Amino acid sequence: MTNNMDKKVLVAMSGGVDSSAAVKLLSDSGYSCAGAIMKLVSSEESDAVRDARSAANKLGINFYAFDFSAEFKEKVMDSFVNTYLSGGTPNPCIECNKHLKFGRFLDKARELGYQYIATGHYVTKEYNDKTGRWLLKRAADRGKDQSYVLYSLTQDQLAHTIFPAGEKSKDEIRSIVAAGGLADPSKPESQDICFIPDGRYADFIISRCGEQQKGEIRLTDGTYLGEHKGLINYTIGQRKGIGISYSEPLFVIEKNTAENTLILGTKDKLECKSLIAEDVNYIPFDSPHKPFDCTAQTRYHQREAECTVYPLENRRARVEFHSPHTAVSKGQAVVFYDGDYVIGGGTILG
RNA sequence: UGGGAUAUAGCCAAGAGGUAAGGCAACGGACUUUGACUCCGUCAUUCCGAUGGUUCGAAUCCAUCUAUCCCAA
Repeated sequence: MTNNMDKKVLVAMSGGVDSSAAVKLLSDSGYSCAGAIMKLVSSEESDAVRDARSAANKLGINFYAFDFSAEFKEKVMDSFVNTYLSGGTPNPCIECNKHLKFGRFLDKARELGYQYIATGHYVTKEYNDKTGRWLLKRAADRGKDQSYVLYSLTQDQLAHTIFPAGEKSKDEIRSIVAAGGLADPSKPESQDICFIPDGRYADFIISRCGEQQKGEIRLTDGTYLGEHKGLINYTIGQRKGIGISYSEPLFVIEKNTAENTLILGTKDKLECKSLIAEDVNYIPFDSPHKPFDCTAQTRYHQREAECTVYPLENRRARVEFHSPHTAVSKGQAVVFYDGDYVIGGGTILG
């Protein structure tokens, strides 16, 4: 415990349960902590900032508020909109982690003299003596595991980040926060896109880019079914909210941006055998020199599927599933696992 | 205005004298640091095209009307 005394950690606080508990856990372990919140959506003082500041005060630590709203707009919001406009389905949380939480925030912490940052993510890490590399693992509380959104972490980022919540269960975290009076332990899990609190992401895109063109909805066999309200409103695999009645459930099979047509089909039409990913990052090694077998997730909460990863040029990879995989969506992330270890991942190109 | 067929909730569709299945859509909720998926719940108080009739009792039988479709013209 005492050997942590000289380790200075800057904790990324959100004002919520998990990050508040992270500070408490680190302090109790002897780390020298300070807290900081990232202002992402606007540079103004928000409830979240106040909550985080309040928790920091109760914990008796220094508190910073960094204004990253410009970077957030560029790296997360703009890219979010662009991906949708090009027919994809973005995952802004992943971009934010990559560029803001483990990018700008880590840089800022270093400038201020902190060797480490910490976040409230439910994920764990482990050092491998033999390879000399840091490994990323699923959280102890598998139900809360957030390793999927952290596949892009580099060795440098992993080496300088602590995940205190990763070993705990959500219930333990809640009691820690409750005992310290740090935050409202019953505060709901964050949900929706943080910069679109009402959840109406399509309205957000429209407010920035104007009304979207309506187009045709067709069945996989070409049958005309109706009119869609703009392709940005749909994602591959979507079933609800399309407004087409049929003898059986229909899912979005394809978004044809060239013809502005939405293709629907039955569930079996969603299956595919392979995908191409870009910006692939690997964690236990720099890059594989040959294909390897592993399991993969193509969306956040999903059972893993067995597959083979074939490395390609330019940080790309082809993933071939051993059995047909359902509803692979361009823009989402594919993340590779070996048991509980994250092997890496990338953005799905199609 | 000859012959045949069908008319059940927003859509599709069971039912075949005993008091309205199911699916789709929709809506609500659970789940969730993306979008989705998934799960749970609600969805025809005797208007089952309309009007009469038979019957203890009909969406189911009969008659007429209306609408639509098909085949002949």
